[in-house]
Amino acid sequence: MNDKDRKGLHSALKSKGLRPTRQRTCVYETILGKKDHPNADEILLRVRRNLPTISLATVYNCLDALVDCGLVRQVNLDRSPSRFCPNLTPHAHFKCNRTGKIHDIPMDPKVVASLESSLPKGFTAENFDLSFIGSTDKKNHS
Amino acid sequence: MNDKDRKGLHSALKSKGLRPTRQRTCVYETILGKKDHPNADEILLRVRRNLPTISLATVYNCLDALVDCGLVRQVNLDRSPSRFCPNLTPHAHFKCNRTGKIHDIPMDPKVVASLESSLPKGFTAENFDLSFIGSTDKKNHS
DNA sequence: ACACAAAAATGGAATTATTCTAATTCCAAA
DNA sequence: TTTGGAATTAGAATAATTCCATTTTTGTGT
Repeated sequence: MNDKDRKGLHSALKSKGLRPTRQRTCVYETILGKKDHPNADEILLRVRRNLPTISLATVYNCLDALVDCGLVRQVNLDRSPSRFCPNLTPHAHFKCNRTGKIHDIPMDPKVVASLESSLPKGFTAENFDLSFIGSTDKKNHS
Repeated sequence: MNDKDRKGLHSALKSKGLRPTRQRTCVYETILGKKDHPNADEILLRVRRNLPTISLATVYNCLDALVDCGLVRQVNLDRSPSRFCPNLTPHAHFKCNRTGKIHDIPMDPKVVASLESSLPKGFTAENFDLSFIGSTDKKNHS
């Protein structure tokens, strides 16, 4: 984890009155480290390479804290276990039903704007979630 | 339930090799009857007014069948229990965090097209899910 | 350094939506 | 009317997540 990320973590936690504990730092580091979309179990496995005794409950606590601070996004697709992703830019998700992989789909600000403006009067969105299900070309190894 | 809906149910089930049983018909009727977004428990309660002995497992089975046939949409917001909705037109969902209510948001075909065309080359979507979280005016009683 | 209080971590139990299973019942066709 | 597959049923099983009670850690003031 670089200095910028570490600073971001500390200040984001502080702004919510939370402390940068070893566990939180390590969970954050782990999520930053590999840009896939791991669920809590998978994160537990990865974090344990550095903190062999950390518990699943703590991983959940840390993830909650990170999501609350806006450092990490929680991705819920269908009814499958929550996945976590450090990509904070506006983006959608694409689940390939051939490979099962989740892909980040960057979103043009214009499309985002058209989405938000498609809301009827009286509705004000704080947030939105967009996901696609479909298939990807064989070529796509991203 | 009117004749058109009944016909639609029968043919949609038949096309998947399924039978229009009393339970399936009643679950479908119930979902059509009130255009909110009930979950399986709530649907069980409503269906039992007509079929007092139906079980929750059967409600789940029926819902599965209806979703498989494309007669009903399954709506997953966050990690809350699945909700079910008979609105088959392209639409998004809006969850008001003041009232907890779910609203259908009709979608302009142009916006839908712009969404689908925002996918990178190599990605082909069969389906998408769009949901908003935010708040509604006091006026909104829909 | 030291003690204290608050925050966080921990393991295991509890919860809850959903699925599975095995037994029964229903229904359509022969 | 028998028969076989499909559907229903109740209850057990599963799995993700949350809760709880206890212990550990951390930051602060002395």
